[in-house]
Amino acid sequence: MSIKQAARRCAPVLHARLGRDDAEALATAFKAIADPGRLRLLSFIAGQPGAEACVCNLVRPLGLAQPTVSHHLRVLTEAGLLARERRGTWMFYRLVPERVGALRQALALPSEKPSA
Amino acid sequence: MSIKQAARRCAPVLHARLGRDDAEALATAFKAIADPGRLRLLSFIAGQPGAEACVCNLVRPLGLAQPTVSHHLRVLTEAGLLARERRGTWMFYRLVPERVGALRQALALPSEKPSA
DNA sequence: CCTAGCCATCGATCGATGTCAGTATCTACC
DNA sequence: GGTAGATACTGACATCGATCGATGGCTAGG
Repeated sequence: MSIKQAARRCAPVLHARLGRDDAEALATAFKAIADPGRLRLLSFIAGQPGAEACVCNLVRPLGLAQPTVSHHLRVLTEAGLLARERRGTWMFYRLVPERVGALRQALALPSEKPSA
Repeated sequence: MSIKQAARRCAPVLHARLGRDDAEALATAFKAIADPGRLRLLSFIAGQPGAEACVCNLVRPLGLAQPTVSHHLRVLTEAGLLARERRGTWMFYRLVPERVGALRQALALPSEKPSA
């Protein structure tokens, strides 16, 4: 299953017995954020004005090679957590809060109601 | 870094720039739930009365070999998401809602307040 | 078009991890 | 203590994935 397909399946884990397909989809989505580099990317981008940043401002603070950063950005984008937009020479990545919220909601306990 | 150490670092990802150590700790915690088998284990256990179940009732519905299930239960336990307790011949695993909530809170956006 | 700068892709490497068969350990019961 | 059942551990295998150097493609400006 592709990451894009996976990101759409975000039924809460703890409300009903997870089927194989739903579990695989959710696992794919969580795998996207289960990496130190990608978590730092999300964190750095979220901290920028407008929750967006261009690649040139991410490589240095992450301390990873440019191809590695590009790879991580791709994974996050395919998971729906980031959105790409080209502006001239630069490529900007923007946080997609709805997708973050969906992942967050997947961890809600049965007693918890959805929250913004 | 061990999974046990990792589970204690759960600062929100999107509120401040994540340092290397915090990022690694959080990634370790998310890795624990970034697996279809482990997500289904959490789901199945959460659906049982008292949010607990013995291994003998988990192997069959998961469709994985008993050593594999045991391995996944170990990973989840070391991540603090499950607690073990022996009752006679059987080993019971219980969901730890606080830890689930901590992971969930790590995905809170800057505008979101902590919720139960 | 030619250059310079930014970013993505490719290919290779290597450690991490999911899986299982086999086996060991532990508990209860007789 | 010997047996039976439940669970954990070991070792091996195959696959996945993070990383990087090299390279290719794209854009802006001259």
